Amino acid sequence: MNKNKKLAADEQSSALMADVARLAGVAISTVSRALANPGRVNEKTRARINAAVRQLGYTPNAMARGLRVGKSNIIMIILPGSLYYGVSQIIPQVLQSINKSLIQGGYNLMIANLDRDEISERHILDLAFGGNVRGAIILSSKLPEVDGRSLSNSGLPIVSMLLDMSDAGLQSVITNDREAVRDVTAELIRLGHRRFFYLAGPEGNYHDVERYGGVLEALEAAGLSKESVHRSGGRLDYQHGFDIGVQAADDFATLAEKPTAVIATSDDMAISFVSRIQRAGLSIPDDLSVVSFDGSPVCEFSSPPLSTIEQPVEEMGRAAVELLLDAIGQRQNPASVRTVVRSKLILRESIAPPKN
Amino acid sequence: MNKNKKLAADEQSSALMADVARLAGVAISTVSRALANPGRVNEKTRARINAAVRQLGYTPNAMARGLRVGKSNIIMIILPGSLYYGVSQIIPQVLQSINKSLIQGGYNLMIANLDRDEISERHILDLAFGGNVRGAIILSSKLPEVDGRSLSNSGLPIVSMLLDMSDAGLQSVITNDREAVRDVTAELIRLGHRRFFYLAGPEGNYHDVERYGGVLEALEAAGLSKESVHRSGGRLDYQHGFDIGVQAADDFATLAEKPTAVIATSDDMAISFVSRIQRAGLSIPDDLSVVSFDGSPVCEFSSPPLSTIEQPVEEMGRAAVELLLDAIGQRQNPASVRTVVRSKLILRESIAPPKN
DNA sequence: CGGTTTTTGGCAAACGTTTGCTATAAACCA
DNA sequence: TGGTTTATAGCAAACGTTTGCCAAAAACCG
Repeated sequence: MNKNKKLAADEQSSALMADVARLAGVAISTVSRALANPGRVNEKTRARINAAVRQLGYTPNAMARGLRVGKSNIIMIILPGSLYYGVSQIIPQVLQSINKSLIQGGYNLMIANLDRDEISERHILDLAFGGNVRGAIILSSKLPEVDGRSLSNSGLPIVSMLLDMSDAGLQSVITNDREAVRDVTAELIRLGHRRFFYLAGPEGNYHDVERYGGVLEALEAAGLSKESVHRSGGRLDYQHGFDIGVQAADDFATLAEKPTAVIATSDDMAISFVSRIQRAGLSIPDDLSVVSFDGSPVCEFSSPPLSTIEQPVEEMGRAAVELLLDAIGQRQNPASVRTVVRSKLILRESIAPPKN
Repeated sequence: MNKNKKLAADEQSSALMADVARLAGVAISTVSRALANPGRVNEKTRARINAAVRQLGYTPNAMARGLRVGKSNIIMIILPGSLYYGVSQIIPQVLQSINKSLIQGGYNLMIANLDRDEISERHILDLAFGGNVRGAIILSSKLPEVDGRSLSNSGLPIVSMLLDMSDAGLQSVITNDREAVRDVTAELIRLGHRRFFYLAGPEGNYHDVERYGGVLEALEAAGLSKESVHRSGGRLDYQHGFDIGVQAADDFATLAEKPTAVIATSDDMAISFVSRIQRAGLSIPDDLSVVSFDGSPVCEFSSPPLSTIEQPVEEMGRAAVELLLDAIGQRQNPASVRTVVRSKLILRESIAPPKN
């Protein structure tokens, strides 16, 4: 049967450019040009060649081509750690968006890593220096570097996403974390809230710095002191959002003077926090307003529906790919190395004026 | 500065095997053997070569190697559509698990998305026939096939995951959907439930057939008629789980005689359904028991915590990779072409005996 | 119609590895 | 010590493309 198939579709797998050339009665080079270059070969010849290609089921060998032209069409994405946390689909969404844009541009997406241990670092660098990949999108603040080799001088075009690494000379596509949190905090203040509870990501993390900064800015603008906000967490990574929320609920219980509004820096935190808080008998938003960060669709179906700051992941992915492909196309675009895509606050029932 | 760097780390990017050979004072072939083969070269020579490699920051060119040996070390994963649905982390988890196993085996993971359009089919086939990839893991019931080329006769080792495609001759790693749903339904019957509400995936879909089949088997075993279960949905894909749940809630409202137990075939469906049902004043599990499918971590933080059938994604991923690498290693393993990994029912407070 | 330009096609040399075969050196044995 | 085996290293030919350069043919021009 395999043999039949082969006869039917003519040599399926192993057809070479030479076979096509022979069948079409031309030289190999002509086939090559017919397939790649636009107007370098006679229309009639091209038609013959195309027919031969179809008849043989010929597909050019990507590695041979890549070797010859010294370029691959693979883009790698460097991830900070786990691909998924609780409900937040940020990373998958990013992957999806990037992959879509890349494919449209004729590129392929490869996942470089999952962890950031030395093995992975080495792996990433092998990919980069081995001519395997053509560019990289990085979602981590740490540039791989191990015994002398560093991603930053691999010569590879790199775009950072989610994190602002323009200081490190990387083009960065980010969202306006600080501003968004500032605005929502201001809104809470406007509603009458004066005491806040902030669920933090890991201390020193770019996102946490920005988001907490946003809170402080809003407080200051309203003439409130820094002490108006209680900061909870700060040790665990965003991947452990559920745990952060659970611990924060315990933390909340110990507070003598309860805050009236909660700013969670991920949906996961908010969800587990709310779950625990409700179990403890508090009501949202009557006793406590809650807003979180990420924009997971599931927030619509929490009880109550959760206000959240939606990250424009799709758009950021598109932008990152565009920048990367520009950079690959040599057009050293001198434009700003920081692209900011605005996030969007989704207001739902988890926010209300404080009771008294 | 770039120049400095280069001098410091010696030629970073463009070091060739020839450079290493020259620096170590040996022939190119010796370097090649030193890097790959185990005991083919003298220890002393090998040490000199390794030193040279480090000094030059040499990384072998993957494409040249791939071209020469006629193999790549890239595995592609073919995804059915969207990378993510509501809260279900199935696909990301699969990706994570597969990638981890692959990297350990020295392979890389490339993402190939199988949308319904011809473009992506062609794209996948180009990947397969272009010598780009070494094997594939497919999470779709549709094998790409366009004008004569078909993935099934690409000669590529393929393993199917999540879906049983052993009929199509593919090794398949699946979970015991039918059995799991049968068991949980039986448990609900044991608790006293007699009328069921089933939230369906797309009609004809492998998972839906299996899961619904499981329900029917349990009913039959208990001597209950098929009419004991009301089937809701069946038009939308699992990606639209939230919508399915919402529509099902409407559907539920129209029923004269209310079921007392709900079997949702994804966590998304369950979550949005529960949200709507609760808003309508019903209480879970007092008025209605709910169990769902997928095992998303967030289920623990729903109110009430949701019982769910956890898919053993991690283990399935590992198994799939293992099978694939076995197949690549030529050892035509004649073992069963169907590997079943058992899922796990997580019982939480959303299930109780019916009220009356 | 001869000369000049333009189009088109072919030859062969890359690209950076791996590997079969061969050559040398070392080790062993009688 | 001479002959035989064994370890080690090198030569050169692949792998399947692309592309610079040249030749032939066609088209154009005066």
